[in-house]
Amino acid sequence: MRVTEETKLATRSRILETTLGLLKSQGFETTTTRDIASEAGIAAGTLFNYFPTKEAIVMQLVADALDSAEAAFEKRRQDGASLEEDLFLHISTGLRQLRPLRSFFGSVLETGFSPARSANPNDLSEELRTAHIGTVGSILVRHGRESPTGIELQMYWLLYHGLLSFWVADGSPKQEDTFAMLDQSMRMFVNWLDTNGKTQRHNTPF
Amino acid sequence: MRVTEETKLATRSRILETTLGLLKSQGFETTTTRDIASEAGIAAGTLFNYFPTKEAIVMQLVADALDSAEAAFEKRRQDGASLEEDLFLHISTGLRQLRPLRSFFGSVLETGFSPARSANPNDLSEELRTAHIGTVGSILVRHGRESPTGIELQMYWLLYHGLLSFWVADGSPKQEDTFAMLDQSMRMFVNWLDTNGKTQRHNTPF
DNA sequence: GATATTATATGAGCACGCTCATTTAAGGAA
DNA sequence: TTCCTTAAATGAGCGTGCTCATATAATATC
Repeated sequence: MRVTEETKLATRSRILETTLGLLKSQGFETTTTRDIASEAGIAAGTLFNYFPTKEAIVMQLVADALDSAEAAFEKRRQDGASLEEDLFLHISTGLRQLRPLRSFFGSVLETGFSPARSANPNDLSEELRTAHIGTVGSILVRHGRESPTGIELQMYWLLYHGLLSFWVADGSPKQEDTFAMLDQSMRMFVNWLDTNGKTQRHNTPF
Repeated sequence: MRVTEETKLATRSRILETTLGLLKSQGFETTTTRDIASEAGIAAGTLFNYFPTKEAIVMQLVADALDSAEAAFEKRRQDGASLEEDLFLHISTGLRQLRPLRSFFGSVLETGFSPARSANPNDLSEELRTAHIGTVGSILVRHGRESPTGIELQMYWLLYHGLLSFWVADGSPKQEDTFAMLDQSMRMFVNWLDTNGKTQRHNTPF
């Protein structure tokens, strides 16, 4: 059974669309891989020729959304904005694109967005992180700063991860609380960047 | 079949000890609930008379560790310490107690430590959060500040959650990287508290 | 003691994500 | 056309976390 590349791409797209629809209406836990396969018109096992796990399908949906968010940010940004405003806009644009995925985004948060660097540098989450961080770097440069150092990136990602995690469980009507947190976080981060450097270290207790 | 309260408590303890041992040697995924049950000397189904889910067992182990960490912190703290140092010590004492659980701690991180408030206020994670936050409040008061407001607590928990998440995946030999992040985080947080305008010092130094 | 009551223990069984030996069919060689 | 090769599709089957109808035994009542 040899199938054209075209057919395979079409099947892959059908899986992604089907999954998105089912997850939106039923959530992550109640949508089974058998559901997805049957609605995509393939056998249960065939699904796993296209994606290694159920989570990987969700991760692809997330990666697509965030990919288009990077472009959307470049269009939306204003030249007069402050550093905090640009960082705020960057993240909030991502959240806007992720909005339809919010109800099941939690299923990939911990595996895909961990604040420590992933063990597997070839997967989607690392690409996504690199793209996001790259934009952050260019924002900083645009505001007359050096490219961020390792620990600065780690601190940024820690905050970003925390915000995503907050957003997922945010019970306020339109997630206003998350945006308040985002505002404060970016203010806090920029201030930390500025006052950083004249720091003394604690001894680690081990 | 009526069994004394004593027997039930003993069974419960056996489940917890057995689980801890198996998780340490095999990890979360490869330890099955059937393994736990059989090593604890009960039937597979009986396990779920004692804990609603596999994760709940882990959560109990975590809660016990963090509970003893609260007491350990009170003993370890020094009177001359700065606010940052006390906050650093509080969290690092928790990490020290959690150390043996690190390899499987990730399995309860997202459900038990979400930065947004839990929907279920009666479960272990809410107790744990309340205890931790209570200590944070008393630390702040001890350093001449008011009890933290809602958003201040949320920002704190966001950082704490992020640090735990970093720690779980920290690849550095003794998780030094986490302690460097912790140091920076507390510095950043305290600085934010000060410049935020929402916290007033009782005794400003001038 | 004998019997009834009932809290607890039990394990067969369910639905799940995922695997893998087998089947199917498209493209090449004759 | 006929056979061969092989990439992709298939679905029975595995081990999992967890449920639930049933079995069991400790206590209450007589």
